[in-house]
Amino acid sequence: MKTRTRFAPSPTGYLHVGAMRTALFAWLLARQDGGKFILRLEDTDQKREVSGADEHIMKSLKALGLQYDEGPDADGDFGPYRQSERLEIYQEWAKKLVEKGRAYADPYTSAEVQSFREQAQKSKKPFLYRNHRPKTPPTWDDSTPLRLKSDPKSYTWTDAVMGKLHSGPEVIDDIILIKSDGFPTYNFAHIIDDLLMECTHVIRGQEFTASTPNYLNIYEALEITPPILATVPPILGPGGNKKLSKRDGAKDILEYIEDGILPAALINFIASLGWNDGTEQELFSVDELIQKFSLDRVQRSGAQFDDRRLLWMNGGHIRAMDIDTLYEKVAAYWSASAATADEEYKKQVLALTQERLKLFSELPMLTNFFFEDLPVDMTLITEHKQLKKLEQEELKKLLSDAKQTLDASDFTAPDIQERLNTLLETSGQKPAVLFSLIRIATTWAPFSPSLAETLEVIGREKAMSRLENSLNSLN
RNA sequence: GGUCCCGUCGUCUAACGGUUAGGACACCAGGUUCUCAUCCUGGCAAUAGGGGUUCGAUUCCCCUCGGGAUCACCA
Repeated sequence: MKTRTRFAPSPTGYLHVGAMRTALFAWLLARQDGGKFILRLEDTDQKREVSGADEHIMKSLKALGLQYDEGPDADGDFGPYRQSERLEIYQEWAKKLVEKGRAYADPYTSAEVQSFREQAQKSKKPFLYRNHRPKTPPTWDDSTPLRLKSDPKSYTWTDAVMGKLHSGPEVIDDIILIKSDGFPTYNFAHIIDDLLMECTHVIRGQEFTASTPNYLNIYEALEITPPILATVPPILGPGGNKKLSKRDGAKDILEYIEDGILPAALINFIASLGWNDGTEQELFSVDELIQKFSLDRVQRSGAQFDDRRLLWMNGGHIRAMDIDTLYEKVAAYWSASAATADEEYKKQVLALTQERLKLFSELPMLTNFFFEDLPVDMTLITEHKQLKKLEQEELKKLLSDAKQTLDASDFTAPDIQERLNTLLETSGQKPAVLFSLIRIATTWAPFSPSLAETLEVIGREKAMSRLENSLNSLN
């Protein structure tokens, strides 16, 4: 049987890295054997639902390239893929449990249940609803919650990531299956949906391990076999002692992409946060991940999110790209002054910038001097560790010599380099002085690619006029 | 507090019970005729603690400590 995995978020906010990781792992698994990846929206809590969150999540998955084969806005024979549109289905399955005597209507008000809970707390005992299970429950009529009539027992089960897990009967309780508003709880709905949608794996965060024994109890009551269960540890914030939250920078996935993190890099990074293939490879393409990923090599403990590592990976992925692909990806990031530049010129600039580009949003800062004359900034000279030692007159002399030398060049990088090397000898200057001076005088940027290549791309006309201008500024 | 899970450099991690405990990020130093970056070389840096079992423990067991999860008509 082919793998069928699902990502089942509740539309209560944007997609963050923690959720993205469970989606990614599920997606990788499905892609491994040509199975299906399903998006199911778990919108059973009307109070918490945020409007537009569903669209945002779908947009995020698409931006990442984690395409789902079935979902609210995709094909699929197992729909609808929004739980709010499946209410009758849950009712139907709930009725089966009632008929079997494995579910009953909860006769208490929430205030009454709350007082049971407080009693238990006062006597320092864990609260179990089943200790208050009514002898003769009323007929379930949709106005009261429906509870599981649980069968308390010990469980040992195997989690695809965590390994063997145990629990005792004390954690089994009569949990709510259908709320009094007619909506199912997550606890019930996900089991029914996974069954009907024929999901082979359930991948989710560790917040669900504690309730897994109760789910096992439901599976038994339903007389169905649970799918493969996999618990993924949380992604931790800086400090490493709490789950990454909005406060410490759990950004919207789309924000990373807008900043110019490549989806492939983000995927590589998130996958590596808690998974490795046992070799020393760090950079993986998406295809390699599909090929190599396995749940049994997923880490059992939480991992801190370190965006320096993400940045490094992004640089790695950028450098591995061919120039035409990179050119397409950065299209939206050029500085305004690049708008009128032609494609060939921009590609040349990009080729020189590729190895120092770590984040697309830095592209303007890295390349603006190729497209516009930057204002003269004398501090680049007066604070330069070599140049600041020279007199104004010496600088002018050097610069005008350089201008003459360059004027004779055909402005190809090798020729420029050769002529500047000659000037180096005749002037008796160190490269650190001569090259720095020319570089600054032709760019007025704090840093740039190497001199000869930069000059070639900038071209004779612009280079000469900037040199002239800089020479005048030295007075 | 009860229950469950986890614990290797600052961070992400590797290591059939036998390795000088490896790699990567970050950081520091040097090199690549100039800045920034890339690349290369070197450096710093870890098995939470204590008991066992064993010829031998990062690895298996127990205790302690630390961290996390959960105890909802939220998912």
